[in-house]
Amino acid sequence: MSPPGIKDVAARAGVSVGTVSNVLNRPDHVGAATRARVEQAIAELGFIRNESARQLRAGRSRTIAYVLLDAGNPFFSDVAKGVEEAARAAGLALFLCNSDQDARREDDYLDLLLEQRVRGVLVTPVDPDGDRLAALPGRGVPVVLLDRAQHGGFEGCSVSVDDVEGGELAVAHLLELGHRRIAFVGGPMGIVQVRERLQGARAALAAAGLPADALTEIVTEGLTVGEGRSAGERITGMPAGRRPTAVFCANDLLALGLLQQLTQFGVAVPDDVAIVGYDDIEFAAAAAVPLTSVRQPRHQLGRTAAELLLEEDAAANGGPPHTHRQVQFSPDLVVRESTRTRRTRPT
Amino acid sequence: MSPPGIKDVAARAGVSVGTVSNVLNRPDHVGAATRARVEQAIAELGFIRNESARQLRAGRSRTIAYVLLDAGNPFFSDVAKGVEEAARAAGLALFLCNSDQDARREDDYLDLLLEQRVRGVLVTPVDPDGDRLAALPGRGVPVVLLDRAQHGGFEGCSVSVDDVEGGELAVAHLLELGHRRIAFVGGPMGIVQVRERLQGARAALAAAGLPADALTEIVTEGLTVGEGRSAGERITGMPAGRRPTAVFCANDLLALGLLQQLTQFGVAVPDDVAIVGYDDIEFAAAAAVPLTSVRQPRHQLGRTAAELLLEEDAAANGGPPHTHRQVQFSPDLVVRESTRTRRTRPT
DNA sequence: TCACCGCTCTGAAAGGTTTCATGAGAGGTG
DNA sequence: CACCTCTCATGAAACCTTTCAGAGCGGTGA
Repeated sequence: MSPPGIKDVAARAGVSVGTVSNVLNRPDHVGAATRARVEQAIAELGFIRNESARQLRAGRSRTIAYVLLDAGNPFFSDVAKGVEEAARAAGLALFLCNSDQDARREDDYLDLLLEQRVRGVLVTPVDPDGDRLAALPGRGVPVVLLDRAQHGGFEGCSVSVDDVEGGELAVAHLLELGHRRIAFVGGPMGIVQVRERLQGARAALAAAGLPADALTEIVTEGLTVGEGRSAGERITGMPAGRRPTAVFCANDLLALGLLQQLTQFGVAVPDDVAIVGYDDIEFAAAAAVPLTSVRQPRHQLGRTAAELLLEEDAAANGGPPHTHRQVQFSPDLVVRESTRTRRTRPT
Repeated sequence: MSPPGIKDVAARAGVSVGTVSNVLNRPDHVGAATRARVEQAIAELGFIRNESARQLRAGRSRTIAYVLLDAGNPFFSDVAKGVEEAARAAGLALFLCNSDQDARREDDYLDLLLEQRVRGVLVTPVDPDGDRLAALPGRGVPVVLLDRAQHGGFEGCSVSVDDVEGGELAVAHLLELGHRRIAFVGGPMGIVQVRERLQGARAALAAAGLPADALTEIVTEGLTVGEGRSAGERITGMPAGRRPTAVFCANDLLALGLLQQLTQFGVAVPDDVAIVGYDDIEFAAAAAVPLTSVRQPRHQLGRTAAELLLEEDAAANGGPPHTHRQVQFSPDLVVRESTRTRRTRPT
């Protein structure tokens, strides 16, 4: 009736339960003949280990979790793939939890995961300052921040990508191409990533010895294609002499919207206006004019975070000692048609 | 040291473990004063239920799973959201497993889920004919097929969307607009969905009394933007008199690629060529010319599948009886600019 | 011959929770 | 005052696995 347990296997093979357990966990401690008999019994009965019982005994599960902001966003699903890969390699199962930007759901998931006695949690928090997260390590559940630098009260590892550097990269590239009137499109400024990318853009200008007003800042209300179009309208509305010759967008969606709007108004990309996006989403390469974009090592981001988590877990169980680290990856610039032409432009 | 258990709570509150369990599970069977004392002890100790122990006792977990083909695909992540919603409503946790189109990974996940004594499994199988799936219900694990109709040896519920109807919808719309030379772009034909959408397209033609050769079939090697561009080249290469005036693409990516290629060659959309896509991905609405597309009720797909699973599970535990059902949803047509103009065209 | 060893296998304990039969006490009834 | 009922609380059993001390046994070296 109920699924066969180790006891049924033992009875069928004519051995004790301890022996069956040994066949399962330490096959080399068991005589060959006995082992064969047990294995046959397992096959015949279709025995399947009961994870709950194992966990109960062991006191912890063989599972880690990743609580992410938006499963629909390819950025996070790529990160998740990296996490999954590392978990798989370590023989652990992965709980994927979608907080959907909702702090309450995030909390609910954390509760759930605590009850599951998860080995550790990777999380891209809705609110990195919440003290909810900071409480977990105290309960023996290691936490690694993903795509967020360590922040506020939280003590632990974090893995992120340097957005300031990404902004610098983008604008330095435009400067190198000879552009001297550049616009930044992005917003709202409440988003850390947007602020930091802008900050990087300014830094690049400063490094080139240009005045701060060489950068026109166009603040949007979101990071969508629609907002990109609006930004495009603002740009096409500028008198040609003051119009920027290049635009750095905080995100590829903005860049795509901008591209569409400019094209529609007969502004040629990249000849009249060059565009750099951010994130290198799949569509960036597939756009009407393939988009130069700043790429983040998403897969590696996830992988590294999981590895840090596993290291911390191992340390808590007698492995080599672990010290918290703040890993920050550098983004890459992927150059495509949208910035391809090289011209020296008048200031 | 180790996290406090029910026993510690009992000691602190001066009651027996049974009482603590009752406070947790059947609060109304416990006197108010005692309950208060126990609740306080729980709070003070920071007690957290141990799921493994509960599961062990109960013989089954409080978890269901969804094994999907590609977490990066927005179609599946929307379906997953629907599943999650239903699971949440039922107070169950959800394991999201990404098979990545790999039968071996799918199998590994199924093994894992069996060990976890999962309540049931939703799956969009890599190979719907595999007998691996058919074996699960025999083990007491209900399975519901998602985005696949019931097939071969498998007995159970399934939830899918009618792709034939989607094809009909798309082409009927084009016919109604007066188009008489229509192309179908899609492939490879090994994919069921592609075949069925084409089948629907043919059916719509037949229903309108048009000859089968009114439909030009352009078979692609994949469902990507790049393949869409190639298809565009083929179409622009046709002599103007034989060129189709409308194209139905098996997928929005193809449609977007096609749109780009046509625009680039000076073929106006929708004035010279109308386009209908399939899936209504986010970018369909955001394209340079917003795309008419066939939308599938993804969220509802997931929700319904989860509900069927829960019903089956309830039935297995003394609830109302359950009979397997094959639910098939109808897709919608979302009309946008890419088919907006209405003109009567010469045959 | 004895002591000891290594190799296999055994059997029982432990892990945290739920469930259930049982008991204790309070309050009501005749 | 005896009896009954009802409400609350108790404590032990059960869920399935892993672990560990130790037993049996054949072999080895002194």
